[in-house]
Amino acid sequence: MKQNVTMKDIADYLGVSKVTVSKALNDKEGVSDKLKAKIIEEAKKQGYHMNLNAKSLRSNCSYNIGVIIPEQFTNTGEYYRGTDEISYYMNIYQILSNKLYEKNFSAILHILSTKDEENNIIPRLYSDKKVDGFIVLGQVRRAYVQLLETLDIPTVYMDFYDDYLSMDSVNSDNFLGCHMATNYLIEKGHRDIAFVGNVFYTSSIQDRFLGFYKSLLENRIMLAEDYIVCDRDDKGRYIRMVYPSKMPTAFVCNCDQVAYELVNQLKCDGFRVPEDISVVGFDNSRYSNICNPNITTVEENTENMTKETINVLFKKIANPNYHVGKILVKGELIVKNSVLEYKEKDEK
Amino acid sequence: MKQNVTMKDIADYLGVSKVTVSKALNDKEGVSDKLKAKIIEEAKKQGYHMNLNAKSLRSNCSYNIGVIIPEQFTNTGEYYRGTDEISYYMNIYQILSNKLYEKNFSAILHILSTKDEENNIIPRLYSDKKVDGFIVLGQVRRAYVQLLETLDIPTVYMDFYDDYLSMDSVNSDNFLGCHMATNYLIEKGHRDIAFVGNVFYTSSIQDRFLGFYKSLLENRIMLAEDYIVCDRDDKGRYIRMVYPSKMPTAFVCNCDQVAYELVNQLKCDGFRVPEDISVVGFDNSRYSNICNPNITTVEENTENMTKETINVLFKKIANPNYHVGKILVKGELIVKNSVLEYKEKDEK
DNA sequence: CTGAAAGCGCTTACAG
DNA sequence: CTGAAAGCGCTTACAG
Repeated sequence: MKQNVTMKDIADYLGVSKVTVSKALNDKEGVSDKLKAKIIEEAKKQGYHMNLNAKSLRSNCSYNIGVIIPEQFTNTGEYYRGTDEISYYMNIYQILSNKLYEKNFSAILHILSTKDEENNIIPRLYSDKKVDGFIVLGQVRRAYVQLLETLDIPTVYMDFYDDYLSMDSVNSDNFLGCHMATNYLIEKGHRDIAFVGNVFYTSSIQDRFLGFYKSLLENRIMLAEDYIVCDRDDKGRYIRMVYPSKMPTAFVCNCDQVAYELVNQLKCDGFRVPEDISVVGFDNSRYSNICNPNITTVEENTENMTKETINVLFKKIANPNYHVGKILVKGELIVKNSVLEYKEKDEK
Repeated sequence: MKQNVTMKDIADYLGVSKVTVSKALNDKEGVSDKLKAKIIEEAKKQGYHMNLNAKSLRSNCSYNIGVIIPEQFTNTGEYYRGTDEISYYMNIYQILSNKLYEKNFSAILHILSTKDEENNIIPRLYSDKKVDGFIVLGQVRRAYVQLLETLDIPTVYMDFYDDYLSMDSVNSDNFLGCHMATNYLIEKGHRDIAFVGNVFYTSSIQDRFLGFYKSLLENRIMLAEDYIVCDRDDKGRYIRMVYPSKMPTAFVCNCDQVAYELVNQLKCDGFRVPEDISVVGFDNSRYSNICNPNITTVEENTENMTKETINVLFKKIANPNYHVGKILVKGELIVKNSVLEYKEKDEK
């Protein structure tokens, strides 16, 4: 096998021109199907690999996509909660990478340092023209989004949006997810349902809470003030949860980790889960599985989210004026063992 | 500012040829210092960015380095211990990325799926010629190393070696680190010192144990059989640690997380740390800080490790026949609060 | 110290 | 359906 097979080699071998080879290999018009097949076969036989630098130089396109993850999600500070956050993002990176691969693109990960984010430094991937587009994974500062949006390169945001900004984003539908989970509890006969989460902490928790609340409204259930149970302080550190004065029959938690903590707290305090009290979580993370009982939860559709993200990005690459705004991808309720049908108790 | 400034633009503007501009911007011989400075200044003024595709096409060099991390380190399975492992590797990736940046290179992360690893699939970065070298972070299967070593692209391994294979690797000196930690305990008067770790689990734990053992030998301290305390089963799941029949005055743990577990276990069993028993860990991970008392530990020198790795890789790129074998980078003892001077007890 | 010429491997009009 | 010509932006000999 020759060290570096080029189009010319294949062209010479088959007695055609390299233009024809180029057309065949790029699946363009202007070659007969028969010749095209012959060329593709010969290319494979000779172990031909397109020289992407030459292609890039000519077509002004790098066939790379930059994936930006803010540093804060990759670090393990003393108070960090998100041991799972980085794994979650790495998993998404891997899926994106594979999907881009199928389109003959490569993903390039750039971890955005907090310093660069604060000083509005754009990754050099941009000025080096090493990427044709950016995917931002997770929340970045508003000013940074505004800066990215001024660049002549398409950017799509995943798992983060800001309604005050003009940006294209793909998110899990937290509102709908929590709505589904709450509806499930109501179907099971529960009506005294509390929400667990600091609703001021992130927009994602807020959306989940509102989905929960909508479900109550639809079923004409009033929400008592102390039925919003706080789970963390303003710095995100978990705190002990305070039960409402009238104990609910079910809790909707803003994430599995908190559901896990709650179940343990309830058990310590003499409640049985799910016999006395039902609990649902969110995320379908490992916490829902290490918990006894396993927690019924909502799983976001990562497959569809990544597919949509790439979809939007390529549309933007093809047409810089293309905009979609916010795309919400529906998740799925995963029924495990932490919810029981509500039955009136004797003592009631 | 013009959309796409090229060398020709700068050459025309200054009335020189683009060859001269190329030489000046690449800091090559054949341009007077004065003209060179003028060219560099003008390039900056016009916002010139080298077209790396053109450069790559001509010089057959991509100015990218592929960083390979096996998937297993990025996943959070049910039994995974290493919540910190992925953060650790992401941190290294970020540092590598920054250091490569200074050399005008970019890092491209490739997460190697277990499937690809088992089927000996090489990342397409290689056949696409998108990278000039690989850095492998963490352990990969022996067959995969052998495959990588047959490729015409230099590879350096970090945080993993296999003495049976011919490979260039940069590792933390686990042996020396544990030797230092043990010596520290001996200096503090301890002589009844146990090691905590499954010495059959990884070569890294084994090396740490041997460093510990060497320290004992140097001080003519015999090692009782039950002074090797197992911390995990063969699948890596932590188990309850069994104390030796004669209680040691100090424990050397193979990592901070285990040290943290041990301290808690000792406290539950009525021992005070460090008043009754001293403990040292390894890694200087967050476990050493969330523990009360904070655990005296050994920190590897990530700065030097990444520097050496890039160093070796560039030497190999410059000269494909260059080999160094295994480089061990010395870590540092970080003294915290889990060790006290040993004093003979009254009851003894 | 400086520059004209050739060419890296590919694609894009355009002509047949 | 096929191909000769030009050119993407740069670097590498080589000549002056």
